[in-house]
This record gives sequence, C-alpha cells and structure tokens, in this order.
Amino acid sequence: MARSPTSQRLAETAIRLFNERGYDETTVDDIAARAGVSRSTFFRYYRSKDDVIFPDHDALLAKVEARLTASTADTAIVAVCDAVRIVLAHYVEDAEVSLRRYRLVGRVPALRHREIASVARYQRLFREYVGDWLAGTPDAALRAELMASSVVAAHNQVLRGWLRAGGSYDPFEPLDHALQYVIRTFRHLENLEGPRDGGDQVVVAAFPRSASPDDVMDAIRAHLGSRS
Amino acid sequence: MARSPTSQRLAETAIRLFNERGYDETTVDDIAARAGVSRSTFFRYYRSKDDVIFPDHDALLAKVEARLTASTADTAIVAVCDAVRIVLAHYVEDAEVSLRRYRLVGRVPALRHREIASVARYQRLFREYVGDWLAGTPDAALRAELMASSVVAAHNQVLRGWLRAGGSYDPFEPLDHALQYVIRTFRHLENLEGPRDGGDQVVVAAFPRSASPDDVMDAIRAHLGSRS
DNA sequence: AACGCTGTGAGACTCAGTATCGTACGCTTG
DNA sequence: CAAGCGTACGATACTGAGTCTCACAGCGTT
Repeated sequence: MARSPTSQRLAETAIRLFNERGYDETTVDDIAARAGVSRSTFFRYYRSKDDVIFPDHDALLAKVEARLTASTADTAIVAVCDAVRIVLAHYVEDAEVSLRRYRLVGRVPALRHREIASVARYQRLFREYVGDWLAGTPDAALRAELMASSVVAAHNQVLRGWLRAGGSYDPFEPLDHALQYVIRTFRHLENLEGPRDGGDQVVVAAFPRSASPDDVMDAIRAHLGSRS
Repeated sequence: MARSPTSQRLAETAIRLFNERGYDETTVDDIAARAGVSRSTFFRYYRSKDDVIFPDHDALLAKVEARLTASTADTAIVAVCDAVRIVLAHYVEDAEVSLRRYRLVGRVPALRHREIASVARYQRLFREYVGDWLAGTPDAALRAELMASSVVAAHNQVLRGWLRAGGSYDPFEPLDHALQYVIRTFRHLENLEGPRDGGDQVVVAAFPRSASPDDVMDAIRAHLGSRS
C-alpha cells in the first residue's frame, strides 16, 4: 500500500524493460541493476517477477469487499454491479499504467494467466456474496454463480474495449449499459421461486393487435426455450 | 493423445507423490526416480511439472471446437450449451482422476491458477463462437461475453458440486437443469434488438386476478431494473 | 558508548525448465 | 549378416526464479 520510492522505481524500471526487451528476456537481475538496487531488494518488495506488474490487487479486492458489506442495495445483483465499478475505476485511475500493462499482458502468456487468476478472485467474492444473499432459496448456488460470472463478464467486456481503444473515452457509460443488461436479465431470476415454478411470479406480455392465437403460442414456445 | 506406458506411469507416480508429500514438496526428480526414468524423460512427456496433472486439455478443446463448428442448433446459446456437455463428459469419463485432481487443486494455488487458465480458454472459444453468430446485431460482443461466461459458469457450478460430492451421482441432470436457466435467460436476449428497443419483441404477462394497477406498475418497474 | 530497529547487500542453495550430446535398442534394406 | 537409420532414453551443463541466512550500515534512544 504505502509504496516506497524504491518499489516505485523498481516497478517503472520493470515495465520499461519488459516493453524494450520482452518479458522473458528480462531477468530480475536486469531490473534490479537498472534500478540501482540489489536482487534481494527486488524480492523484498515483490514476491515474484510478475508481481511487479500486478501490484495492489489485494488492496483493491479488500476495497471491493468493503463496499459489498456496506452496501444498502435492495438486491444482491445491484450491490455487486455497484461494487464492480470500483474495479473499473481503479483501472481508469492510472490509465497509463493500465494501458502499458494491457499491451504487455496481451503478448505474454504467463502474465495473462496471472491476470485471469486475479479476475477469478473477484468472481469468487461476488459469488459468495450473492450466495449468502440468496441462501435458502432454490438453486441459490447456481444463480449466485451465474450472476457473479455475468457481472464480471460485463465488466471485462467493457474494460477490454476501453483498453483496446487506448483509453480514449469514459468507460462508465458503456459499463452502465452493460450492467443494465445484467440487471434486467437477472432480476426475474432473483425473484423467481424456481425455473418451472410460477409461484408469485409476475410476467408482462404485449402482442401486436394483429397477432393470431398461433402467433402467441409460437412466441411462448420460443420464450420457454424448449430444447430440441 | 496416444499415451505411452511411460507417460502413464509418470502421471500416476506424480499424483501419488503429490498426495503423499504435497505438490511443492515433490520435485520432478522425485517423480522421475520413483517412476524409474530420468528427469529428461519426464520433460519429454510433459512440458512442465503441472502438465502432469492437466494432460490432454488441448485435445478436449479441439473436440469442443469441432462440435461447435458442426453444430446444427438453431441458436448460438443452444449450440454452446450442447458443446459444454463434452467438457463435463470428459471429467465424468475418468472420475477417479478428476476427483484426485480436484482435491489436489483445492490445496495448491499454482494448480488452481492453471485450472482457471484452462477454463478461460473454453470461455474464450465460446465467446468467439457466439460473437460470430451474433455479428452485426447490437451489442453483439457484450451479449457474446455474457452468454459464454454464463454457460461456463453453469458448467463449473455443476462440476464443482459433483466433485465435492465425490462423483456419487449423474451430473448431467443437474447440468441440464442449470443450462435451462441459461437458455431461458438468454433466449430473449438473443432475439432482442436492443435493451430499450421493443421492435418486434413479444413479451408475456400474467398477473394474479387480485392485482391492482399499482401492483402492476410496481412489478413492471422492478422488471425494468430501474437503477438507484 | 551500548542497544535496537530498519533497510539493504552478498552469497549460497534448491529447483524448474532448456539445450545438447551420446548411446542402446529395434527396425528395415541391401 | 551387416550396414544403416530412427526412436527413446540417459547424462550433463546451463539459465533464471525464488528462498534463506548472514553481515553491515545508518539512525535514533537511553
């Protein structure tokens, strides 16, 4: 958290060298030497070579968790959508670093794995939160998994687009747009008793005046998603 | 694919040693020695130490891809749901190995990362497939990402449950159940012009006879997912 | 001046992963 | 039978990540 000037310089040197020579071609010795410190010092600040690219993910995860537990949203899915903004905000905050890292990660499989692994931690956090919220309802675990993965997917999609575009616009509008999809998609799932149980379900229907009964039946069949 | 007896013995020895002493405490030398071969031979069959736990993932991915391109489903989401069965089938096929690996992966972060990374490859494959299918429609990339991640999430949820239960039941029924959720949830998204555009949309509504106009309005508001 | 604390450097060590060379075995082909 | 040939394996050396231990310098306290 409290980044010392030394660790700062190490991170900057590392990114620069990775971009110049490539990740695999840069040794920790190179980074340390160029930053004017010893190899020991590097590993004192960063537990591994790739840590220097992905710093404070733990801190960010903690922030997200705090936001979740403090949430006053009336729905789990809304709370999670709200929390995921923190993540995007973090990327936008230092866009420079995010962009450099994005280009790097795209070229180095090892870093891509690392990135994917940290995303999975957010998804897990969300899954557990939603799972607790839905506890006791039917298919709670399944719906929690679906909601969490969808929120993360929406976030990733928006983030990737923004990074590909070189961070040239405000990504929060598309994020809201994407999260609307998710919220609208899962609201009904959240209030549902079960997939086949119409319990206290409320559904809205609108047909063109010209629709024949057969048209209506076809539409209903399509919406029920009858399997082959 | 064509597993030689030597590679087979190496894999078995490795899993046994990992369970006995732990993953980090077992060196490649240990595995090779116990299997009666040299270190060189180990790396001839497996590119890395963790490869011995996750073999033929490439082959499985190819099978899934083949199934996708050969699919005759009338909807992208249905095709993907169909394809994901292959993955589950693969785990079920040698349940013994899957279960041992599951227990191991749960304890070793490095292996968990590896697992997550390979899951991400399926998700990416699905995303690209759905993206091609939806190409040209509004929010194609976003919807593709959501569908792909949901199918994968449903699969993972079912698989984890099955593994936790020690593989004691047939997981395809819960998988169908979960995929029904996904299909029913995303059908309407697939046919949608856009989130706000009611174009040729058909919606079904049902209210209890006792519902007042206000009840109806509240329900509609809730379903529209109006934000804070 | 003795003490402790903190940040740093130095060096040894383990182990994963790569590359190279040598060699034994079994196979065909003349 | 012998000469050649490919495949599988062993042996060895090397690079580099990551861990650990010790030493030392600076700096403030009492």
